[in-house]
Amino acid sequence: MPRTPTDKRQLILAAASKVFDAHGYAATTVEAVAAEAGVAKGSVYNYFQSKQDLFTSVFTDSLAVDEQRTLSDLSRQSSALAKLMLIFDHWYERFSHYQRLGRLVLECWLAAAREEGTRGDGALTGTFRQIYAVWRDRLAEIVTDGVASGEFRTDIEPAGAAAVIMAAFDGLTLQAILGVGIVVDEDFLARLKRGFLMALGAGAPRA
Amino acid sequence: MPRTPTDKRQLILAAASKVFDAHGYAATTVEAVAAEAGVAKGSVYNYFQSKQDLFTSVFTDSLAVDEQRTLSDLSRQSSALAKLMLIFDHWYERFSHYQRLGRLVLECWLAAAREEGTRGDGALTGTFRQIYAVWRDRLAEIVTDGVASGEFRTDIEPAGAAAVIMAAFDGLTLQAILGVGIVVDEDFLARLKRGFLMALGAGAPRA
Amino acid sequence: MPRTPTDKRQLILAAASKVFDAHGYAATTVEAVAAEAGVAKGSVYNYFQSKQDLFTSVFTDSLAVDEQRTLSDLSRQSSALAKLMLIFDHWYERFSHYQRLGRLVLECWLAAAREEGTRGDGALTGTFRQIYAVWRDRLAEIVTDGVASGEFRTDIEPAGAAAVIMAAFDGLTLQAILGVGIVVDEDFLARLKRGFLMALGAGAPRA
Amino acid sequence: MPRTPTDKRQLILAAASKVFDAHGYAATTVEAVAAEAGVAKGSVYNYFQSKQDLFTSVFTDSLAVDEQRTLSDLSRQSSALAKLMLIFDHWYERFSHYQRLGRLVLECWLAAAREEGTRGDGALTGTFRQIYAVWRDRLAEIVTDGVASGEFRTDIEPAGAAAVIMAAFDGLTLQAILGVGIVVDEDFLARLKRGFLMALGAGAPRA
DNA sequence: AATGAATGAGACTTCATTCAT
DNA sequence: TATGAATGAAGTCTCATTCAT
Repeated sequence: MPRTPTDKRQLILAAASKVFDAHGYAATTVEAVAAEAGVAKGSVYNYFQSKQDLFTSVFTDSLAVDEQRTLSDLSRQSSALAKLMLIFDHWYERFSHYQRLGRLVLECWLAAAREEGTRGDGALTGTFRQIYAVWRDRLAEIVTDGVASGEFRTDIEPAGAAAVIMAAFDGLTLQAILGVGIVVDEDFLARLKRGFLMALGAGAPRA
Repeated sequence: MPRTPTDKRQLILAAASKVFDAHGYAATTVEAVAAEAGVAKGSVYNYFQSKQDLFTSVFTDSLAVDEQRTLSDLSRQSSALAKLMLIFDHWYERFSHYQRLGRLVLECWLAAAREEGTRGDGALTGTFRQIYAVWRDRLAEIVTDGVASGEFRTDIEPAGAAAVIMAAFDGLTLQAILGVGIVVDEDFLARLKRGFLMALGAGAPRA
Repeated sequence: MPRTPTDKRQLILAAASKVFDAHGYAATTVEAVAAEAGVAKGSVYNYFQSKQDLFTSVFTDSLAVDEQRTLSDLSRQSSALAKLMLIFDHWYERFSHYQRLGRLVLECWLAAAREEGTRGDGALTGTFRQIYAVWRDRLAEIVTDGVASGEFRTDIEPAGAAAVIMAAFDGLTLQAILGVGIVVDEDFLARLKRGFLMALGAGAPRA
Repeated sequence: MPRTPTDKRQLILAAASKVFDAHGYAATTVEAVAAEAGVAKGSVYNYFQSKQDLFTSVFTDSLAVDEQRTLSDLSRQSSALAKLMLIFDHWYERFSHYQRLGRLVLECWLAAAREEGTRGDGALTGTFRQIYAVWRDRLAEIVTDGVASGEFRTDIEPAGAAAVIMAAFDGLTLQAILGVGIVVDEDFLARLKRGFLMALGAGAPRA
């Protein structure tokens, strides 16, 4: 029962995701990924140009997955407050996802943080920066709208508020990955929402 | 004019900090560190047992530096609100410090996140977890005091609040390291304080 | 025309035997072995886990070679005297073999003599001790039989006699290796047999 | 209480003998020898030119110690048989001595067996060959005298007999070093003497 | 004479990548 | 397309030796 090329590629990607996550980029050998995928070492190079390419592909192939869903959900909301809460909900789901990806996300951030890696990872850097920028701008826009509509305080600085919201989520994810965090459940999510709404001068949410 | 052993050790540590930061753990060669320090490769091994030991020492030798200062400053404050603001101020200084350490902090977080690295880094993991726990508990205690004294809202959950505050700082540091963040200056710090105080139900601070 | 894995392994083993013999364990580099075998340095590690493993394998792969032949030959002899003479003949052949292995045998003895080498050579130690024990016991048994059948003197102590016979052969081998020995030819072998038979009280052999 | 230069040299030699014996030439570091002697690493080089020189000196400084005593003892014996027995006795003492030196003797033999060591050890080779030759010739001369005087068989080949006697002692030493030998005590010595005398056609000795 | 920090050549070993089958 | 043996550059670490104090 031969697999299609796409199947084989996905098979290797899944194995790579698992092994990179477990051991990190440097400590992961192509041989180990091949073994996990059940293919020969050389076969990996039939689908990916290099180890770095394989690593990058683990992300670039899955990054924009829920992007579209989030956007369409956002378009159905009218108030800035509702949009903001929706983003909190989506981050909550993403948080669980990141908890699984765990160390691999850190590893990726690390690679992205380095201007010139040993091997060209400029694409990864660019990708991450773009994602950050898009979401920050989206959040800032929502905050701006909320200020304009009177939902939020007038002395709010939208870009700063957006940065803090994203920072809180990143930091919470980091704590979870490091195993030093608190339990992030729906109760915590509710309190988190309430806290940020109060900081924005919007009082407590109904949800 | 020979240097004292301590001088030489510090010299190598400074060089290691710089090179590890610039290239990451895996991509950093002991040779490069030695060259940066202006010593021979073998000399590094006169002061550190291994590359991993050198990496770990970069942190363990400087970790508890401002710890004591922060504690003594805290003891001079009476109100929970004043203590919280002091911690924000110290984090602000620490933030600048982390910006310098830059990618090295990320690298260290990454190493700490992996239970069993290729080489024993259990000490690093333990150190980081302990630091996190200490600061989180300290923050939680302050929040608890503030709630008891009526400075903060009564429906605040101290541990969660402490986690979010630390998460915000970690996330902002991360954004700065990744180069995707906003400018973190004293104005931003003031707005950040105000936001968290409002979330805590304490209104705007005078500082 | 690619070689089979077995061919390549044997090729490396032969080269290792030669180079280890010529320069000794410590002074032999894996690079030199690879060069002698006409393969790349890394290829050696496709067949052997380490330098020590390679060294050990030089012996363990060839140790029990003529073991079986000697045993089957022995089983065809009936008298203790005939069996003893057969062992002398086999030792004579083995002596030539050891002359070729030369210094490598010494090196191996040395490694075996050290309980805990820098790298684990317990296997080698055990192997050598076992070989010694097996042959000594076999010889002692033959002597015992000879005493019982009246072929040898009744005041012979079998274990001691066996030890001396083996010691003589080891010592002669050593002299040959060191280049301080006499010529060991068939005439010498005949005289050696006669001497030991007289010591055992058996008079001169017919062979 | 400062030591004289000779004292210090002997101190280092004793330490070297101990450490070389315990770990072998390659695995012994000059640092370890210095530590055992209680001096600084650099001090070793004030008394010995190199590690190899130190190793060689361990032997050359103590080789001819009992040489003179044995010779004077021999001169007091008149019969070949008595001289031969005396040599057995001296070998017996030397055997105990070699048991202590243990692996170091093997190590030395090994170095001597190599024509061109990494560093010049030709002196050692020559020394060992000379010692062997001297003793073999001495033994052969005794055997020749015994044959001439009618003490031994007339069909004995002196050089061969001498070689076998020395081989037996070397082999027994080797077995002891490897830990595979029998107990070599005075009873065994007596049986060994008797065996060789019978082989030489001289019957059993009175001692 | 004594010290021990500094040196740097060189060892073993790993592993990403290639390529003949 | 799949394979895995072969490759060799590069890394970490050791340690004999030197030399300034």
